[in-house]
Amino acid sequence: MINDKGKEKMNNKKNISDAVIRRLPRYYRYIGELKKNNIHRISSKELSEKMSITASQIRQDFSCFGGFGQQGLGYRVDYLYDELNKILGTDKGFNIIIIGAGNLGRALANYERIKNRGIKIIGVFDKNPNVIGTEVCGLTVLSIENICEFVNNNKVDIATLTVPRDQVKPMADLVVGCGIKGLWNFSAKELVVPEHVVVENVHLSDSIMVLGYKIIQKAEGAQNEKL
Amino acid sequence: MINDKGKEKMNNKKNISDAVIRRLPRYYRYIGELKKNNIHRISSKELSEKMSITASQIRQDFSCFGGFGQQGLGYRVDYLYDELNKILGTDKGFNIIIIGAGNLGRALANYERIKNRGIKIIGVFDKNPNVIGTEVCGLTVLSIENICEFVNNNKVDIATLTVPRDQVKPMADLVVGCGIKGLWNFSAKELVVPEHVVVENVHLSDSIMVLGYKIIQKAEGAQNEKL
DNA sequence: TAGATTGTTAATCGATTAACAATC
DNA sequence: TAGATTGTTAATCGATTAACAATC
Repeated sequence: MINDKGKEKMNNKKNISDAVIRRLPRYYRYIGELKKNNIHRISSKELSEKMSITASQIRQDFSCFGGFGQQGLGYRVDYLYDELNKILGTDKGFNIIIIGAGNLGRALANYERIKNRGIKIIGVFDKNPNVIGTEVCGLTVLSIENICEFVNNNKVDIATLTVPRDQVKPMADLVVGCGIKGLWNFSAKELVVPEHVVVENVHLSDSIMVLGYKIIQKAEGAQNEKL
Repeated sequence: MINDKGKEKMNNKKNISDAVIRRLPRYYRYIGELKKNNIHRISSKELSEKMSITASQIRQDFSCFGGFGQQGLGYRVDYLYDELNKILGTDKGFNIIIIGAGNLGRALANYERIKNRGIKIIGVFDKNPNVIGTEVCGLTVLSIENICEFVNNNKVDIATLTVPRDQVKPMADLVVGCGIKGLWNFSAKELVVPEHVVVENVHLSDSIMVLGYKIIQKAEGAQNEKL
């Protein structure tokens, strides 16, 4: 019945905030660890200590999906893990193509951790004739001219965009035009896409700048302490 | 005088929220574009339309650093760009080493966009004897055994961690022990570090899972609309 | 001067934390 | 049954938005 309650809420489209969504993979990782270590039960309090999140937030987060626990007993690790799997679609078997077989694109094609998440890389595309035809992780790099044909003949859920900055917009338009619903964008450029498309950005240069900023702040903080 | 006001606040350690900090590189990119396009002045209203942020938030964010504008006239692009440069430490000349010369480490070593941010990659390290001695982006891969020696002889601000999951904790401990103050962590594992060290995580597998989740949600949403 | 737009204060909104009744 | 811990409601905290006096 816990399950039905959860489904009911999900169908009600109760909007789950981005903050909660972004914590889900983290829960998934920690619960996966517990499972691997043969821990069968955990309370929100214990988990909160491991994860440095308040127990209240954990319960609040899980209750967005109907709640997975048992009063007095906490959460069953197996069940929680399965539910998180369902929520995150690890069982959906997402297929992904990579646009741009440069260093980053090739690194992602070989990234084992992604493959462990029910995600399959089924195609790699590039513009450069010198790169087309080479092999990346068991796949032959195809010309971007063949993308639409490929998408029509295969279930493709996500396109990873690892192309130079000036090509990201045309490439995004192209794959969205072919019917792809999810973009994993590695270029430092915001994309404008139709309402039915989801974009997830990984802005590496933004990330390193934030780190730089924080290092400076910490150094200045230490400096001020001395005074 | 605007400048002094800004400095005063920064020294007061007025805590700037993470939300604001993470918007800074984005401002920097947009203002950089304007500069490139020879636009000399911009109001918060105009910028808000370009960036899909409220004008109020833009003014609020900039005022954390003392405010960079002129009433009635808006912001001078050149000046704003320079100030963002200072805030983000682009002029600091950060040096970075890469621990783990696998696919991802090598891709980052070759990532041009990072180098345009005043960041210099000065060393690449690996454990694997087959990899040590090979060349990455003009640098010879060194053994991780030499890290501390290297850090003692060079100014190293940041260590990028692109090592297998089970090695990230020992590697982090090692470089922190050598005196490095910033970690750019690409492993899907949270790091516990001393108070004076800053960690910036790039959890690629978390990111793709969030994307997967959102694709499912959108599909279900569309489904429900039909009913 | 009149119009525009800032920096900042106040109001609102949303997310996190605390408290507790329900219940295993 | 008594103790533990959930799911949820209420309180707090922080971030975003609105409003406006200051001023270019």
